[in-house]
Amino acid sequence: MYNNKLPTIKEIARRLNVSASTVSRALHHHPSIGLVTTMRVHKVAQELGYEANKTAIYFKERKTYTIGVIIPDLSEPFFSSALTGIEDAAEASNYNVIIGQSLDNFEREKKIVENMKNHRVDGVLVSLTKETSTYAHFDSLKKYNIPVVFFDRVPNRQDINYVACNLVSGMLQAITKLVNMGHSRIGLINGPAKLAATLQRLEIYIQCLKQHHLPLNQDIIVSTTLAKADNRKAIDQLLSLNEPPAAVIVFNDYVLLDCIAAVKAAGLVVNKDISFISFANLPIWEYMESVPLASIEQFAGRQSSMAAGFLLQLINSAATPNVTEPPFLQHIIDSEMIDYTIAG
Amino acid sequence: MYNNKLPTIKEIARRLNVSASTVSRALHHHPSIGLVTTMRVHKVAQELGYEANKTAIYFKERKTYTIGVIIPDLSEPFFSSALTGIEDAAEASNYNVIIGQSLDNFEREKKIVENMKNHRVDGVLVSLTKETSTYAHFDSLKKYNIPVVFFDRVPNRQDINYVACNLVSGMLQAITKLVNMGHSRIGLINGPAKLAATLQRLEIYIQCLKQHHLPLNQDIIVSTTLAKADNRKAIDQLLSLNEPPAAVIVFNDYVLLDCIAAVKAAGLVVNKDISFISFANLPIWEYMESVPLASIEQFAGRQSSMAAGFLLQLINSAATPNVTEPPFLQHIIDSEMIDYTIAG
DNA sequence: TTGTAAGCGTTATCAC
DNA sequence: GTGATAACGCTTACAA
Repeated sequence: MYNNKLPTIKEIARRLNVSASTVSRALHHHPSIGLVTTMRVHKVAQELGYEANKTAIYFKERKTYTIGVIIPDLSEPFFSSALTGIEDAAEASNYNVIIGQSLDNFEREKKIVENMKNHRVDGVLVSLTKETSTYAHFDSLKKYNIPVVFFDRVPNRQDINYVACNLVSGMLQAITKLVNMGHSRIGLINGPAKLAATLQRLEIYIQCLKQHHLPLNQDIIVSTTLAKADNRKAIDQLLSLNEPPAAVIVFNDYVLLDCIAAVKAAGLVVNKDISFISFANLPIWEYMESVPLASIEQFAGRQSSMAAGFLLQLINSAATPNVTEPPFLQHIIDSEMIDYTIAG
Repeated sequence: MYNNKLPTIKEIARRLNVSASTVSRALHHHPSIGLVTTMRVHKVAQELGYEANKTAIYFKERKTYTIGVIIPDLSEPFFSSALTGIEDAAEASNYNVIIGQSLDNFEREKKIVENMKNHRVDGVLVSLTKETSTYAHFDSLKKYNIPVVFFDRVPNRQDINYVACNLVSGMLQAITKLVNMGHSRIGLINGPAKLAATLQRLEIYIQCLKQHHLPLNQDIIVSTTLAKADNRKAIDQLLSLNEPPAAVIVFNDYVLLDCIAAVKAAGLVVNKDISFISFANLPIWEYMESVPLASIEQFAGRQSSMAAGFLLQLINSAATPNVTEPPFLQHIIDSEMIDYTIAG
């Protein structure tokens, strides 16, 4: 019943009274092997249902054809789409994907990195935890020549590889729209300071206000850790101002969902009493009534598959070390994006 | 720069003028190794930053400590939650998870199975494609002693292991509620015939109608392939009847989203002109206005982590073949579920 | 207490 | 054309 003995090259060799190397070569259609032998080998292989044990080959090659993906949370559509993108790219190159969910927990992130190192993945793609502010655990991968590419939630540093979005033009369009509608008091609900995206949003926000000759008011700039309760606190803080902002730029669509709930709870009406612009472009807006004026797509799938492509490139360039070409860092800032207007 | 030479057991042995086996044993705190030697080994290991190459160990053990998960589409929250559940269960047992998205494409499913076989995963969890109606590709895993557990989208057969939901009580509650509200004309939008869930829903539907002494009308039972356009067609068909059903049981929340859109497009109002009951309990209902009267949770995470636990059990029982205990099949029908009422 | 050797499945190198 | 051998990194009888 327990037919534990899978056919191996040796077994085929034994049956045909040839050597294992001959079988190996025959199976690969090596030109130096005679046609008859090759055919006989293939015949027996067929009969036995032989299939090469890739784990042996990978072990020998010191490769696993596996990339590790570390993301905060798969139940966020953004990350599951990202994973889809990665899987597509990986599959096209015959790579496997193993996943680790950090659940926005730094210790878990560290543990996952450790595990992936143990499994000797060929490379790692990371979208950081909200909590992550040190990167030693990733540096440890260097020793193993395991390249790392960050995407979307990237650290605020330059000595790393990352893929992120350029949100400038989209945000400028969105703010222009608000201004044209007569709004001048435009607030910002930003994310945690550790994320590069947070600084980025603030910078663009300031830049856009400047272009429209609008004043910069610190009282309508708040931030959230992205936790649900904190999102509520952030929007409530704005709503409780003597003069609440007429429009708010929100860190992302998930934060916005909570903002909308808070607005409703306060008896106000979205797009009448207050308007929003957000980032992510969730597929569900299409089915909802209270929607942002614009939700700026960050192309989870596109971003992540670019990151995956880049990672695979790094893996291959590490495999064939070219002395003339030093290991390079690259920051891909994807600037093609759409300002997907939903309502307004 | 390319420090390809990672520390190995041999290297440590060389430095200490001991044998590799001594090092191996010392690292595992084997009692037969002297305390001094053990300490010296650990010291050098530490200095070199030695970490065991698990791929070598796994290769030797003929295990990969990896389970493969094949699901239709990660962007469906149901499946991403399922994956989360699986990952949790796997991680607790120090297993890795590699994923494959079939994208509801039979050929892809076959290819993924092939790939997982090549990677010698220790077991496979599957939620089937809409298209899948033959199972030979899974049978091929038997030869490699790779156990398979189906979950949620399980084949309509008994000679397999699976984990699925028992929806009877939830659906009965839901229908009772509709009846109590005065509805007697309750329709059904069912899924593709290949899925066990489809048959299941039909059976329960009939059973519930019977319990309430309601007539069974074929004209208000329609089905969809689950494709968006087809969902629309199904609901439109019901709406265009002379006497449309007052309430409809819908295959799942994704189908329902499209139904709701169609209802609105027809100028009708959900929960006034027509009501719905559905399966899945999407997290987004909380943020929406047009919602089902009840959305019956199928516990993606729970179902899938049960499946994962079961699979791990199978893996372990295969590893220690107990002749007295034949390889067993099991059908886990999870009957604990909630009828999560959202509106009404 | 430690060393030797064989083995996991495959391929590359060298020899005949 | 084909075979023997070594090697990938590690574990484990069996010897000493």
